[in-house]
Amino acid sequence: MTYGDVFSALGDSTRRQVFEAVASQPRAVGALAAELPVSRPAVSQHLKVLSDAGLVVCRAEGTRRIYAARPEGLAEMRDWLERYWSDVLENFAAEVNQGGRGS
Amino acid sequence: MTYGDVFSALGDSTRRQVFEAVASQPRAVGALAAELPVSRPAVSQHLKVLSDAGLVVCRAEGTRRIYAARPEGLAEMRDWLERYWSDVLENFAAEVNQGGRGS
DNA sequence: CATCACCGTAAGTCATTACTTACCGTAAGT
DNA sequence: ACTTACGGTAAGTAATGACTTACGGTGATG
Repeated sequence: MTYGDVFSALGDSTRRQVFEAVASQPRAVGALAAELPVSRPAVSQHLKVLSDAGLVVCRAEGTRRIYAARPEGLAEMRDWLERYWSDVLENFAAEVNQGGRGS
Repeated sequence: MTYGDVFSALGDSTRRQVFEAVASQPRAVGALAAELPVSRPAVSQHLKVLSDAGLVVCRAEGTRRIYAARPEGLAEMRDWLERYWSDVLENFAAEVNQGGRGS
């Protein structure tokens, strides 16, 4: 539920693919597994992590479970981003004036 | 340099702490290690990952290396966020109307 | 009631990786 | 030149976690 959980959840590549698929269009677990290079249980486990992080919700439709992305999850990340964005901008401007370089 | 690298880099808790410290104020490696619960080499390794992801840059000052956060890194994440934000919003609104629930 | 489709969970395995200590190079100070 | 401060890299270890197969449970269909 914290932004740490959100970052941790989206840190994994496969899990981010699961979220992206669900975000662009709500889908059932089986449909997700068919589009991804991992097994269906793996997708289920990823969805659990995403759910614990508050990034997705699910709705039962017969035996199928339709997962959808949850705005509040992304909002946590957006808040974090705004928290540091201005600081980074001004500090970076100051660094450039002192000869900062990549790596 | 891709958004995948950015998410992967910020997915680790300790590494995110390193970035947050550097983002709020540029610092030397030793100073970072003093504030964090890990050794100095660990901080160096985290900084390398952050650097490869385009999230930080460094500047030499004597034998010390001052690291600063790089706006373009965060920008990649912000772009990704904007990419999915609207989709998630409208899909979620539709889900709520069909009885979507958490987990 | 039997069968089928769909999915979550358990258990176990294997790869990733975060961390440590040890070492080496470089720049400044005496 | 010697010493000290600072930090990157190598090597090894331990723990995290992503994935698989196997199983059980629930809802729809005949």
